[in-house]
Amino acid sequence: MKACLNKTTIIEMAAKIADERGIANVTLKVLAAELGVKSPSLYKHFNGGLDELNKELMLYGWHTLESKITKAAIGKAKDDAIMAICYAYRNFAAGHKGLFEAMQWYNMYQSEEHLQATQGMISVFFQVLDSYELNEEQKVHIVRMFRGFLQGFSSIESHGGYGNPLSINDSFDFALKTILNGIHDLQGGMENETNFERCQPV
Amino acid sequence: MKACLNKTTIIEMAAKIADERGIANVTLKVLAAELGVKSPSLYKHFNGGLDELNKELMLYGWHTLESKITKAAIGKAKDDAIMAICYAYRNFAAGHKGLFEAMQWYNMYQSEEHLQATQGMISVFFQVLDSYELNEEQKVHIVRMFRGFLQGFSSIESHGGYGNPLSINDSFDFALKTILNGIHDLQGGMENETNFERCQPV
DNA sequence: TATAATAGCTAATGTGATTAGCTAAAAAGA
DNA sequence: TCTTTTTAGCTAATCACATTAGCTATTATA
Repeated sequence: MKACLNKTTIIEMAAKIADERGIANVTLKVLAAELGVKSPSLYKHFNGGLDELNKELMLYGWHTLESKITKAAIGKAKDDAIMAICYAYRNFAAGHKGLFEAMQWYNMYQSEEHLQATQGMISVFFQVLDSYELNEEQKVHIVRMFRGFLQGFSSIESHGGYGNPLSINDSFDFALKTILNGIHDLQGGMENETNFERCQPV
Repeated sequence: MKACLNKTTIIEMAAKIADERGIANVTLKVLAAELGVKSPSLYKHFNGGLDELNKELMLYGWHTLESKITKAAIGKAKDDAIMAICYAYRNFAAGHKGLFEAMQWYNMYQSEEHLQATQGMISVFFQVLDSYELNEEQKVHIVRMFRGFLQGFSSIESHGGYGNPLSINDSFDFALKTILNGIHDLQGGMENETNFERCQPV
């Protein structure tokens, strides 16, 4: 066979198209053309068609992000580690607008797979938070807070939603430091024991 | 004419469909059927077809949210007002999953109109922040922080992205209080003058 | 009342996803 | 090596939905 395609090649091309030409161009037609193939051929690799492809693209994005975040946290601790993780997240979103958008397509795919996809990122957060004096419940709250903030902020920024001339970078930095300040206020004054069992998803 | 449709009726039906049957069902076909009309008829009201309709739906959503938020803040000040606004936002997102999702479709529509759509919400935030001892620059940062957090948190929650059994409500409350704590740390220690001119978008 | 505007309709077109069924290359087994 | 099976690609056909063109009857207006 000529093209020698496989899932990985196809997904990587889909990610490239999403980032370079916008997510609206992630169609079987464009994708096939870009790969030098006719669109029905893609069904040999993705039985579920476009839906399955989008799902795989989402998973690919989360896995990529996870690895960026993991690397960013290496050799850092506490606030430094948190800052590094958050910047890695935001940089990823800014550098992969299309892919990042594909990653938000939870709705189409039953949450189970998505929960697993985000698991890696969540684990990194937990590892860093383990060095704070926080109970398990607080850690879950904090991870949820960061997930929310990072996704929303990056998404708005990506879409040009922050119209003010004030530096977005400064805002991001300010927000992270404000949140970290808020977290510091929790420390010390809290008992660290809880009967709450940490579960994988957050 | 029989149906007596107009933009408002159509948009309201689109919002209803989005919320009840998911945003994927906001198609001219479904919408027309729901309105007792054939799909080409909708072009008499939306020259720009589905694209224009989606844009109007987005604007409708932001205007609705703005009014909810405005009402929520009435008679409240400082942290109470912020909390009320944030809860109003989250409740809106939870009660209008489809519409809320339509509101995020920045990308398709040039940002100008979207910037204006979010303006109302932003103004409410600023009004509340005016009673804090913060300079204009800090206020912009803070509004951006809340916008990011609210959008991300609500979006993840809506899509079932928080898989942990721990109460999401508690997490939301925790996050708001943590952020507010962080903001309190800023107060007093900051000079309030700046040459920064507040611009409408944030 | 006569005219113009318009909201609806049907029929036709276009684009992209998907399915069915064919074919030749590659792989596997004798 | 030769035969058989698998499979990745293809073409042709179908389907779904958006969109366009052009018709018609109702409403509004002079």
